Amino acid sequence: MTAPEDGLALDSQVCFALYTANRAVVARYRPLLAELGLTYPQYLVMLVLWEAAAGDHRLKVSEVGDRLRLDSGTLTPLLKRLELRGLVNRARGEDDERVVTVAVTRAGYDLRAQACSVPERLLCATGVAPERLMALRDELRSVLAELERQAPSVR
Amino acid sequence: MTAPEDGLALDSQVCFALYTANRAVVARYRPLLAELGLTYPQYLVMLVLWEAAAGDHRLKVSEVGDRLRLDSGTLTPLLKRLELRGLVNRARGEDDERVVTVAVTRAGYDLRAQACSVPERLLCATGVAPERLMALRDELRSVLAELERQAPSVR
DNA sequence: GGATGATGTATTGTGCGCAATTCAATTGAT
DNA sequence: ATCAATTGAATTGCGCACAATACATCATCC
Repeated sequence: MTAPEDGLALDSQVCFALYTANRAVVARYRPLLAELGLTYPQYLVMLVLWEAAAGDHRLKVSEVGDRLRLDSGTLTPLLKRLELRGLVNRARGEDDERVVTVAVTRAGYDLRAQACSVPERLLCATGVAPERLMALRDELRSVLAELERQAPSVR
Repeated sequence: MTAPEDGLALDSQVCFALYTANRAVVARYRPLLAELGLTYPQYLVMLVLWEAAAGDHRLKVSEVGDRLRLDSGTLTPLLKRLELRGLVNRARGEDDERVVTVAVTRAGYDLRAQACSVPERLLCATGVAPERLMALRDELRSVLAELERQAPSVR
């Protein structure tokens, strides 16, 4: 009994659930990250740079972009803001002058200690069972992988 | 053998999977919606207004906002752009001059016919089984409901 | 009925995302 | 060695999101 155009019903759309859930989750992060003086995308960049710092790696802007699926139009100003706050330093490549590499400063690395409690605090704030969240995460990653397989790295 | 701060690993985070999957899905919509001259948030607003048009309802800006979890700071300029394109008309309430109501124009309603194919075309483009997507949608809605139960309508 | 608070939208400012373009540096071909 | 093509980041422009504020209108209380 469903009309053919029922596919346009807002509540039937996966995309809308994804869109809304994402914004709701980011909204939950916001007050926690505000304590660190970070926005959510800045937090993601710091996660990437903290991981690199563990191996004493500087990352190219493009490598950060590959990890987060973001381009220089987003990352360049974001990294400049982090640099302005003294959390990050940016430097031109020595061998190849086109490349810009990024790494956390000492202050940037120290911020990691404060950030450690964020994931757990968020988990408590959501009130959803961890195993359900992990299952959700895996399903989202699987869908993402399928999407990227179909259109290999448009970016 | 996992260190306590492993929670900061990017790939372990649900939020990152959500963030990335959402952007990937919206990216899939973009070329389809470009044929209609709509952005993704504009498309969501049109979905809401099309549903209201079926019952011949004008919606308050705040009602559109409640449905999409968006505020006037986002909706006012977005609706003005839709109005400029002749897809929507906005009018001050007659009884209450504070409220602004919105409804699709004839042209706006006609666009619905073109939009009908979008969900199905997107489904094909993803290459993920529909039942998996429906399960994902339901899980996302359940998580969203839990989030909103914990912080009832911050907005 | 005039001050007071509440309500609903609009405005301003900041920070993403992303397309498109620009520009310098590098690579490759002849 | 020179020119063309490619690469990598930066820049520009536009449209969200969202916080904070402004502003007009309505409701209430005395």
